[in-house]
Amino acid sequence: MTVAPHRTDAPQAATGRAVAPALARPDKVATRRDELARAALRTLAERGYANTSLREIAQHSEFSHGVLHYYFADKTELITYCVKLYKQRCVRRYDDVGTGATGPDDLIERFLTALLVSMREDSHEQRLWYDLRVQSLFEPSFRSEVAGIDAALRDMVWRILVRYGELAQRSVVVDAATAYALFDGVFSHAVQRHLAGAEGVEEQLGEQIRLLMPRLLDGAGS
Amino acid sequence: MTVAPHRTDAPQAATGRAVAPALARPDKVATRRDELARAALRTLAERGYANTSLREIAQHSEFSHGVLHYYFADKTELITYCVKLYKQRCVRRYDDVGTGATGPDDLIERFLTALLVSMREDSHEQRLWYDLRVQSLFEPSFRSEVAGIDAALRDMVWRILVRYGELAQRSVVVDAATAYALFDGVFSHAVQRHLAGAEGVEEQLGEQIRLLMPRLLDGAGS
DNA sequence: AGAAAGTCTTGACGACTGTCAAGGGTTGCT
DNA sequence: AGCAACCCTTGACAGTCGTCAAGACTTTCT
Repeated sequence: MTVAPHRTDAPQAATGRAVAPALARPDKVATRRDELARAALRTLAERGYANTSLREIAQHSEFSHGVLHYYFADKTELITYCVKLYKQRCVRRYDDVGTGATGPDDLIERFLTALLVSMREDSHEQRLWYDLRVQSLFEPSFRSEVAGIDAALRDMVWRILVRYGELAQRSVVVDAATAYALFDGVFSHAVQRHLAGAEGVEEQLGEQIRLLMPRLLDGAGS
Repeated sequence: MTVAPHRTDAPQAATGRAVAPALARPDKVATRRDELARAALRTLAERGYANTSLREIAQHSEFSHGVLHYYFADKTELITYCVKLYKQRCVRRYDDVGTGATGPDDLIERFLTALLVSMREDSHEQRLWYDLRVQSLFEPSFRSEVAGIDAALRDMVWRILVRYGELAQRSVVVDAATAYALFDGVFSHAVQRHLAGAEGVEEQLGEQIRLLMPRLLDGAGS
């Protein structure tokens, strides 16, 4: 008969002890939440949002289904937390694409390598991201979180493209939103083909990226 | 005690009468199926695939929920039929974009107008299409139908782009898949912003299309 | 050691899902 | 008219869903 730490208002910082009702180890709570969210992420990536139940998420963890309502108020909060957790990872892979590049062509190859790794290793997470992004068009629950990830991805693309322009000593002719939309279209279609088991997807994506990037800079392409 | 026309193997052509078991009016059956599928389409476009039940679909029609299993074997067949029905409409709007254009710039404006009409009037159908396309990444049920629509959209984009190249007397430098991915990315992001209630979406999409199209042709852009 | 708080499991609830059988109207044919 | 096929409704089924209460086990504190 205790109060579950559903609403962990500030579990990781500040006051240090038990600001939320009945909260002994805020760090442990955060750890558990991450653990459960990771199990949820696995399940969602495998089955999709429409086919994932809380019991199934619990089966992918080492706990029973009841514990989910101990750490999360409801399903929406769990999935929202999942999306936040996903957000932290997905952008990080592209952090050093721009910083370590020696020239424009090298940057393209580094960018492409990162994209290919994402496609190879995280294709299931990718389709989950596409899934949740579409879900946010129907229910406003995740809308703000999805918008946050979208903005982060847009900024990531924008940083890389600006750096590419610097290295090529040419100016970028599209804005951040347009660049993100273009790369998102190309990459998501590649992921789609990859998941369908198509052949030559990586080479095709490489050609597309190598063709697209110079054309986003001022002057004649290629 | 009759056999429902679930498996209408060839209801609309050929033998003319009762090739499927107990099938008196194949045209009427097709009409009803279309009617129910349209109700399903409305419901799906409004609520999304994950939140749409057969009972809710029936409520958007003038029949009760049982009739759905009289005309469709199961939910999957109904939704598959929906997707087919959607396919027929969505591409048709762009049929005369290329044929009636007087010059490259005119073609761009005609293409853009069609895109804006789709976004304004069919934004809910658009998000449904994005929804079902992602669903097909998780369950193989609709996969072939979705692939068919994807191919139709790709060809539509390709026809317009080739015609644009002809009018501009320059050659296209991307293949059909790449062109479709680029336009799909730009347009889907525009629909996303439109559904979020953003301002200036139409102008932004216009700038994006006008900037993108010349850069898909050979030679210096803009 | 005993009390209290934290953590997790179990089992149940009401609601909802897809599916289907039974039956009542309705229509068309002979 | 009478029969049979067709069309549709109703109501139920087994299952699953999110949610939550009750309690058992564990840990921490005094």
